[in-house]
Amino acid sequence: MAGLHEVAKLSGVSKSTVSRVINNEYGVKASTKEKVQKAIEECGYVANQVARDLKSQKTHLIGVIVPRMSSNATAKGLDGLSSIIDQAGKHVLLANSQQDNAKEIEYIKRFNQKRVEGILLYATHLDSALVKAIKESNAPVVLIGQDGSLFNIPSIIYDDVSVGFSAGQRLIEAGASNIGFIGVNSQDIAVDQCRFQGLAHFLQHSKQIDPLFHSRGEFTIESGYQQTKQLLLDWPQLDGLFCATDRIAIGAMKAISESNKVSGKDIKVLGVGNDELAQVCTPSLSTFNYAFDFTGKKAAQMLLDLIENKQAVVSKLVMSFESISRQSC
Amino acid sequence: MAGLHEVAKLSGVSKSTVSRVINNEYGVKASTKEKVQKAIEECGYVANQVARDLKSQKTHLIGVIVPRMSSNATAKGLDGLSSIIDQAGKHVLLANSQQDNAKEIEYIKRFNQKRVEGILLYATHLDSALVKAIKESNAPVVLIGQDGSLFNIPSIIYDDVSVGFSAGQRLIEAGASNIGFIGVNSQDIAVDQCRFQGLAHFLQHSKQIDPLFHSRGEFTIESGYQQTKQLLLDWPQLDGLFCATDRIAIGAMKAISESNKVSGKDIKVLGVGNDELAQVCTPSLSTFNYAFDFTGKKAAQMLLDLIENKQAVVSKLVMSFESISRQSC
DNA sequence: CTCACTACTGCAAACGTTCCCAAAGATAAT
DNA sequence: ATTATCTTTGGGAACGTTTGCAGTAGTGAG
Repeated sequence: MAGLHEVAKLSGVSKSTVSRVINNEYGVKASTKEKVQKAIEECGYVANQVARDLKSQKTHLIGVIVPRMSSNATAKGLDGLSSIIDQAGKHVLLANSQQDNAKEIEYIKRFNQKRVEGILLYATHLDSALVKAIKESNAPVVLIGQDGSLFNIPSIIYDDVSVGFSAGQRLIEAGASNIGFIGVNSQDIAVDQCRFQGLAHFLQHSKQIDPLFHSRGEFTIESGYQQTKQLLLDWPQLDGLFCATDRIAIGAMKAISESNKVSGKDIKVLGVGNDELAQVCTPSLSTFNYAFDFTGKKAAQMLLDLIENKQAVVSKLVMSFESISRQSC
Repeated sequence: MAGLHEVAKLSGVSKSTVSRVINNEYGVKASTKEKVQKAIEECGYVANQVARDLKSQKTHLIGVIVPRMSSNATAKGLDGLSSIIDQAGKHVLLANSQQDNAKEIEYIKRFNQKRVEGILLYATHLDSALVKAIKESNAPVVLIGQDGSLFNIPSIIYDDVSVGFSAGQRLIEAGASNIGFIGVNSQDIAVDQCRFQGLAHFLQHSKQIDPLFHSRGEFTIESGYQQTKQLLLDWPQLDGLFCATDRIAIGAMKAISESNKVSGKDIKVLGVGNDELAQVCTPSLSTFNYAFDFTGKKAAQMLLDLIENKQAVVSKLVMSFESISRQSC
């Protein structure tokens, strides 16, 4: 591929001058400029950003690690963050960890080799190896969805405990008294533990409520369906169900209707995330809305600030939520 | 950041030797190797991939341009393609064109500057400026979702004409005779034009059918709703509706039920894409399944082959589809 | 005609690697 | 001891840019 050198030879000037034309610095005679530009056209010169990056020690690259692409949280988050990153004249280097902790660590290392300027990490859980990798990263890291503030890692999280608390409130107010919770992996602090804790915390304060069931599965409709089927067998008096995600809740409602009960009447159901699915299913799902794309934007902005200042101004950002009432509760 | 040079100084050998240790080439005395490795640990050396890329003239970067992140087609496609690209030891450089042709062109150019090894382009429409940009790209381009074979651009597309044809067949068999079509932008050859053409083509062969309505909107539920409301006013005898996407179809069914007709009975409705929404809504939506993530994989594979061979082996790949029958038709 | 000044241009080093080539040291064969 | 062979190491060019510094031309003033 044609380089600065060939353009120089073709137009009969030095590389330096060509470089000046390209970056249109002043101090180049108009006639030379023209000559050079013609030569650039002629041999289809395309600047080599790799060489530039090396020379300038700046890659304009932001590494983004997501656990999976096809989920609301990440897809919308990506939409948001990419707009901010683009606006800042930088590029997104994307990696899919497939919820594998080892891969997350691997990518952080690769990103450092690529000399990214910062890393946005949608984490599913935070173990010591991951914390170590983040600490060792030369590029600043912003964590999304899990709280890393204990380890002094700048994080942007959802207010999961409050959501759980509010869920308890909504279920009780709707008349439920035997309440179950379907979570995911116990290593997922935010989605499983916090949401449950919030729920439990509220229920403890309303004395008359029986202890609740805590069941665990995957992030899928199918898993929600299976979990609920089992739950209905184990605990027939169930009349309120808080699901860690909307998908799980939709599976749950399917199981409920198959057992000849009706969601929203016999059993109040609540999800989290305000997935587009929630407004389309029947009965429509009451849930909590998280501003995923705004979160992506905020995270990107936070990272850019961090890159700029080299020091965290905000170290933890808690995003609020919005209760959405539909038919299921 | 520590470079090869510092490691060399610290361990008292030359840069060359350090380089050999890092790439563990043979011909390094065990004792030297150890010494160097200790020094690497000590000063936390991280290889600079930018310099390597420049030297080796290989970036291991694949540029991917999508019109939006949060849609089934792209999210699942990204999931698929990223797994293949990752497997090949390459990285995804992601750009969101927001369906803006100018941005697509801009990104192709930027990607060329970044010296990506290939580009995967989810295009919405193919105008001459875009074709020109693709032609001028030094990195091979594979087009996804639109047919560029006329311009000799390797493409991977869905069999949209056949889907339209099959839709006609299914609607007629279900007893419809006044059939409407809701598409999108007319510049979107694949989603709007081809699907409509297929439908029209089938209907022409079944003589007794009246001419059909062709209405146009956006890719959203809301737009499908609005279009259908209007369509029902303009053409009350409507009893079959083919929607270019599932989202549009879901909006359509909402409008239908609001006008006191029932989808699947009074009006047969068909979507395209087998969005997760389609199995969750009521009545559930009959549609066509496209293997989006497999398509992403295929596209990535095709691009990798192209990078390898420098010549297109397959220049056009048509993905088949699967009819999914549910309640709406 | 010389001097000083400005406007323009080229040389060469540097960014952090890799890798060819040659040098040096070690070992074995004559 | 000399030569040959093999192993291990270092020097330095190259990848394609940018940039400080120096050099050359041209111009106007004295």
